[in-house]
Amino acid sequence: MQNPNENEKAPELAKGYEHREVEARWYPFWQERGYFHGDEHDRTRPPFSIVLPPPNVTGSLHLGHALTATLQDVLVRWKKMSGFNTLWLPGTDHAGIATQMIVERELKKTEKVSRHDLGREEFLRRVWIWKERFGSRIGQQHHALGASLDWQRERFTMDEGLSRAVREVFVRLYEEGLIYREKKLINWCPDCRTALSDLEVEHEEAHRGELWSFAYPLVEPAQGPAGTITEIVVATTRPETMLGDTAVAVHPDDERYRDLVGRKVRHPILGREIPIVADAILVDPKFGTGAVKVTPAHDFNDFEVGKRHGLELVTVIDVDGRMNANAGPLAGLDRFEARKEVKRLLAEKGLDRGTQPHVLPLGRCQRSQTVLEPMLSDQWYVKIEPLARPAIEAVEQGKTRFIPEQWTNTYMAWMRNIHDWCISRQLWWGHQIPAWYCPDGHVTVARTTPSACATCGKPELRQDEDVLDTWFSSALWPFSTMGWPDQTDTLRTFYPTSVMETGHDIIFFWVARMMMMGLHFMGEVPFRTVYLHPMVRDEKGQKMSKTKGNVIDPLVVTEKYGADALRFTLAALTAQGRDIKLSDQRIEGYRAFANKLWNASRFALMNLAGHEERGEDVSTLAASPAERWILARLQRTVNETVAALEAFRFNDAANAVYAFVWHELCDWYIELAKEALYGEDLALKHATQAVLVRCLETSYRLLHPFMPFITEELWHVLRTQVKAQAWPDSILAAAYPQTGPVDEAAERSFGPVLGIIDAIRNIRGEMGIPFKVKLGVQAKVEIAVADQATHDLLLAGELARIQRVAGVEGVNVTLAAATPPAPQSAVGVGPGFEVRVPLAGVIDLAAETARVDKEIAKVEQDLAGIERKLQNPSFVQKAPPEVVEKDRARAEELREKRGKLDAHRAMLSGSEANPARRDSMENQNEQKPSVEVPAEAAPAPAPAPAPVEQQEAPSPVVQTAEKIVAAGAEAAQSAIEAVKSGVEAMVEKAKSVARAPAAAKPARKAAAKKKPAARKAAARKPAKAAVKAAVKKAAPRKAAKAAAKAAPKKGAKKAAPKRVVAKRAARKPARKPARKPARKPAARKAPARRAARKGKR
RNA sequence: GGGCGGAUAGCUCAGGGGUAGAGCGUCGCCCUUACAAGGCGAGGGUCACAGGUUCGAAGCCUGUUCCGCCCA
Repeated sequence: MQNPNENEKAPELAKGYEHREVEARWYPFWQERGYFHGDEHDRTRPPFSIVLPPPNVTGSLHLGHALTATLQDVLVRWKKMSGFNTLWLPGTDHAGIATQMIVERELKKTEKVSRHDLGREEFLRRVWIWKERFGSRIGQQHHALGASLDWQRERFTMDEGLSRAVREVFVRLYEEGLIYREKKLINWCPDCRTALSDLEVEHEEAHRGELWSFAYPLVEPAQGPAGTITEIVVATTRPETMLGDTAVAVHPDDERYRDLVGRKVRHPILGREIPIVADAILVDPKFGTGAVKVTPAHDFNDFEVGKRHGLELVTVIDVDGRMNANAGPLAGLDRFEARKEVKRLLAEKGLDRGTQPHVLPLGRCQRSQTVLEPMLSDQWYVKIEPLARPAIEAVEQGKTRFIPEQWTNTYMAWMRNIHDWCISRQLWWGHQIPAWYCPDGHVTVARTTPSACATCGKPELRQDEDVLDTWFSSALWPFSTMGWPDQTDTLRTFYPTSVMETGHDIIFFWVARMMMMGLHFMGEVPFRTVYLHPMVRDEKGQKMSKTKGNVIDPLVVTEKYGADALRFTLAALTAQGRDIKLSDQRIEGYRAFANKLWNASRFALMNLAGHEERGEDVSTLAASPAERWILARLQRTVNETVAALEAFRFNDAANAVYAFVWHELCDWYIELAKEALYGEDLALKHATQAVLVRCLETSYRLLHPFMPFITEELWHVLRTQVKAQAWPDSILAAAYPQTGPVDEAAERSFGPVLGIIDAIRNIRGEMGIPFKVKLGVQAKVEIAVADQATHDLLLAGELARIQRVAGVEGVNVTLAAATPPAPQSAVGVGPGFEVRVPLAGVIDLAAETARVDKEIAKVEQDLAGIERKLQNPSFVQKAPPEVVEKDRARAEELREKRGKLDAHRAMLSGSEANPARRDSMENQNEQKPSVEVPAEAAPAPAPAPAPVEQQEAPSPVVQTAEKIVAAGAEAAQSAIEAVKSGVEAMVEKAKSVARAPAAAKPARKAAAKKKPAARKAAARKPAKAAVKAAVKKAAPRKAAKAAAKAAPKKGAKKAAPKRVVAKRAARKPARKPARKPARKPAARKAPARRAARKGKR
């Protein structure tokens, strides 16, 4: 098939991403090119195979299936791109009961006939028609989801080949003595009219029923310890079963009934005599009257009692839930009507001994929710223990591992006390049991229809009418679908499968049984890894079910939001250990992500004119810091994504790419790149374009397993745009990005640039300065950086980016510890830099003071915590040296930061102390308009931050400030003119801030906190609590004192009186923080998101 | 009755000994020519409770309370 984009000359992307149009195009493209086909002859590439858990053929996929499809497709596409020979094998399950019920119901509705009216053959013909008609919907749904399934290998459990496998397995197990037929009590569904296995019973934990007591009259009165006994009272939750009672049991040690054992009671309705037996297992003498009625044919416990005491088995309920002839006068009644009738009859006879509410467990049919009936019947069983043992060992030996690991226990527990598996079902739709009976009752089990009885040779044979449990055939799925019992190349190449990915709800039904069958018939586990995904629930956390009406068709979602958005959502929510609550809101968010990616690409295309992909090594081209930085972040993202995929942490993988694309590539790099893209420096422009292309195409490849459609689309568009002939003609044929070393130096050295921008943006945001009001117009923005490298880097070009991104016009960079003080400014401080934004005339001292106080409080809190740690000798001695060193560096950084903020704060309060000065400023028009301090003019460090004592006398800082204030008066005046438009809002804000000082809010909050709790906390961790409380008050100075006062000696010491710290900071101000970045991404598990968000690197 | 899981920001949830995070929602500013499905900034946490281990606990251990699920 032709590349759908090949004809397009100059791709021009639509303004927004239109998933409908794009998603319709690519599935046929992939399929027709054979990308989905697993090659059984290819032995050069390592194989990677998954068999799709077969959905019910007549059903339609719900979101649980969508999750299955998504996760498996993520794995398969990822592995394919990583060089594996992948096979993902699709198929459907005939789903015996479910399908038969649907078709029966439909026949009843449309033709008013039952399956019995039609006869077996005709009925089955109808089911096949039904299957053909509705089976295709599942395929369509998988197409819409983008599932890269190998449709050439699609299978159906009732296919000829799979049916052959089923017969083969049945016969072999029978021959090995592992399949047998026996009359036992089974769970019977009167509605489905079939036997069920234990697993198909849903236990209703606490059904509110009632316990009804009645008296059995003794045939002959007896003497008890308390006098003559004429009756024995028993209680039951199921009165109708008394018609099948064949004993009354008491405990052998029970004094009350000792003389009664061996005697008889008379059945009040049927008249027969019933023995009284002693049974220590069944009877709890403390419960009720201590006497129990026994119905061996209708109760599992009673059945055992019957075996122990050789009791008669009387079946009174028929397959349809009605009373049979053994029920005497009640024959023909429905079991629940019979219940009422029994009570009525016994009340008439004066034997009713009352009713009381009772909570009991109740078994219901998984399929129809009907209350199940224990029923005595002939059924086929698999003797399971010999099969379970190897399946246990395989897991113990690590041949198959479960993810999440905790499922191992669940699997083991079930396997270790597993019961024989009832595999026969009284249905027509399914694999008919390959057993034939002759008139003499001999059984012949054979692969093909036998002509004569294997035992007596009689030719009149009748095949067993029952079919096999659907799970019997699906247990063979991993090898029956690959051609077994033939030894095919497909089996040789792709068995065992690599991963079994399915919901944890079918770990017993399916996973465990596949393990047993795989090991038994293939001699090898069916899969190396079992990944069990969580359940998808609605946004209220409810299980999706038809009866609740909250089932969502994936097609509806893909139509509305796009398959990519749905897939990404599901992957991003698939964390181990918790169910998924899916909401539209969430999907909308990821649709926005698709749009974001689209628009980032759109931007690139608009700025790639003339750029061609020449296969250059981008890392050598990209000498400039921003380029090196984004490439380092990209590599880190690749590493994180691949590591997460390898560990089946789908959410981590999805989030890593998401965070990179949105918060680093789009929020940061694209903005930073504009300077070069719009600029005149061709070499820089070229390098930037190359890096942009690299980032985008790598992101596409990273994302492709999650969002196949949009990435394929963009891949082609970009490929065409940059004439990248070397790129494969489908992203699915491209290589998945490879892990590699991260350029940490690039990440570190770029930190100050991001920090400076952040600082300026913060000032803007907090002071409410709109972006269109440029900063540094009258008086320049001052940036002081502490180390030469950063200084050089800024002047070499990064400064221009900062200006563009932060909206700065005039700027001045100095190599210094701090910027010159200026009271009409806001200051931002980070590791290794200080930024001063002049806001002459605009600045609101209260607002800036509040902002700085907030910042100081934060620093105080962090610093107090760290210093407390560092002052603890055992921490320094016992903690790993790296940790201690890290904390020391961090403390140093914080002290420096606080020193700078303190200095700024001190100056602000100096200005505040003389508000009149501000008014006078506006009248001093004669002054020189500039406060410019050229870089060269300030080589020496600025005056040391003011120690606290100097507040009392005019400090050097304040003196300097005063000078500058005087000098800057005119600047202030003109700045007012300049920013007039933007100011009004600021003034408003300033006023409100002035009215309600920042201190008020936290203080109120602190007051609202419950005092006892705070005190309690303080008692436990004095220093921490005190500091915390102090910070909440948002008056750092006072708070520090309060903390010192409140805390016991130890705490006070740890609270590190501000004065001392300020001095210490002043003593060594010029530490080079660039060496110790605030955040060292490598050291953190998931640094990207946080770091990106805060922009602190 | 046994087992497993969960309790972290208003909501939905990540994180699993070393500076408490995301998405959505909230608040403020902005249509800054990729994107208003957007940008910038901000606020928001006794990590259920009580003990213990540790230099250090949201995480590990013990117990308690609630909420799920599985098995009998």
